[in-house]
Amino acid sequence: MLTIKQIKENKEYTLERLAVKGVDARETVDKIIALDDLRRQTQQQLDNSLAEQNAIAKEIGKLFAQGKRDEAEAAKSRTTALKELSKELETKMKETTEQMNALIVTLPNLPAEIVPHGMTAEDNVEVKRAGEIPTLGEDAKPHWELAQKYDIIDFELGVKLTGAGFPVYKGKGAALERALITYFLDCNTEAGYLEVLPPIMVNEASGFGTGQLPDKEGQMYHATADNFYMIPTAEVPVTNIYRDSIVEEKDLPVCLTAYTPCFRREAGSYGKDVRGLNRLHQFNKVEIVRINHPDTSYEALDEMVAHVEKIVASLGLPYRILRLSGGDMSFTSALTYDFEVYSAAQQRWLEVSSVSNFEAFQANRLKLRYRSADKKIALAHTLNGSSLALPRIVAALLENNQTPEGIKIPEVLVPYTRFDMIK
RNA sequence: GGAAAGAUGGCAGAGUGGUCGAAUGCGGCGGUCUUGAAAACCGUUGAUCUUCACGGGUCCGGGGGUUCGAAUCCCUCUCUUUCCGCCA
Repeated sequence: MLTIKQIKENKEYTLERLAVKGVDARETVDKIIALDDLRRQTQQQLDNSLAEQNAIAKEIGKLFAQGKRDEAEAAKSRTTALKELSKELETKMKETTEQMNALIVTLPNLPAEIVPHGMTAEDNVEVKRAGEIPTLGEDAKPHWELAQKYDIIDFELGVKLTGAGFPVYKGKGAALERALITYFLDCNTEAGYLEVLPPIMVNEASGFGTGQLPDKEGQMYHATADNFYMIPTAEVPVTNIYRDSIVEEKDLPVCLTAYTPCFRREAGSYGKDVRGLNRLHQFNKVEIVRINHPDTSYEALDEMVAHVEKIVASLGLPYRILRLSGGDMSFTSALTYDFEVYSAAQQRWLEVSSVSNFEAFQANRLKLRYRSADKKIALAHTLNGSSLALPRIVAALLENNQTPEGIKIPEVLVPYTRFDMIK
């Protein structure tokens, strides 16, 4: 969530930036500011009232100690009115704060200066395109047919075990999946990210911390008996490691990477876009997460983009990098780059990574702060990105690398798979 | 699933109604000593809201209550640990 300070001190700038995300927030912002003024005023009154009560209570303590019972009893009666007043003010304070927060959480993060204007994917700016799109023969097959032909991914079997969108990887398909996970993790740890293996179920507090709750509640699988949620991304448990904490500036940046399965209900998405590996309820992903000093978060973002690019390129897949437009960005992001690879048989770009700087938006909700050398405490910046999401990488690999002899495994993966062809 | 104990500052751990935001130890920071370091010694060291500032308020797992006054008493919720049972 945005901070009150941010909103109040830069009101016009805030409004202008929100407009880039297609949000007209003038009315909301005015209300927020008015509520904050009221809140401060109320707190002053409440503080005064409580201070007086405290003073009287101390006085009574002394009087009792001196054995002056009568005077003590007299002093007691003075607190009655104060207590009532405090209670009223406290209620008012609580209500005002709640109303204010309810409004603040409706505001998305401010997009960075360089975020393209526009509301749809059409308005995204392609910042780079590289790699060669292979020319496949007429008989080129989409990955779901290849998966069946080589018996490496069984979608129907997944339906039997669980339901649609829970594929079973078999033989070299399973081995390829495992190889990719290990390869991605190795790339990340080599670049300085600390590997963690977190729980894949989280409690409610963690869901709130990274903002999946309350708004995206319907997108997560919920184990109601214990009130746990299946994670939609490793971002949730990994970022929550730092919930409610203060990191010393010298320990920044914090760089973490994690492999987890991810679970998404994807309620409401159907159609041909969801065939095969294109959209699943359970999939594997390796994530990178960073906590940075506010001064360096955009450098960090560039580093992360460069890092992800290196991995995508190493697989020999044609890719492009998009800078998302205001309307296409997520609620929490200030700047997002998407990576897409070209899936040659489907003849479409598939998103395989999304790398974002959340600035202090997520940190504010998480209460994730850093302490600078001069002991000042301020919100840190958080960033994360996929590095990488597996299914669409696999889809593109299968489609782009299909030959009459079989599917060729990229060279960098062979040490991990220990086979160079799926036949 | 059954039984018991517990939740206090970065950590450990005292504190059962007033002067307690909280002893003590460890850790951290600063200093003395040292060529440097260690040891020793001295000092210092929570967060948060509000105020231009002085100051004031809040926080001892969460919520509620008793009281002039609550870390301390009562109710309630959550979580953790230990033992037994079951078990990868």
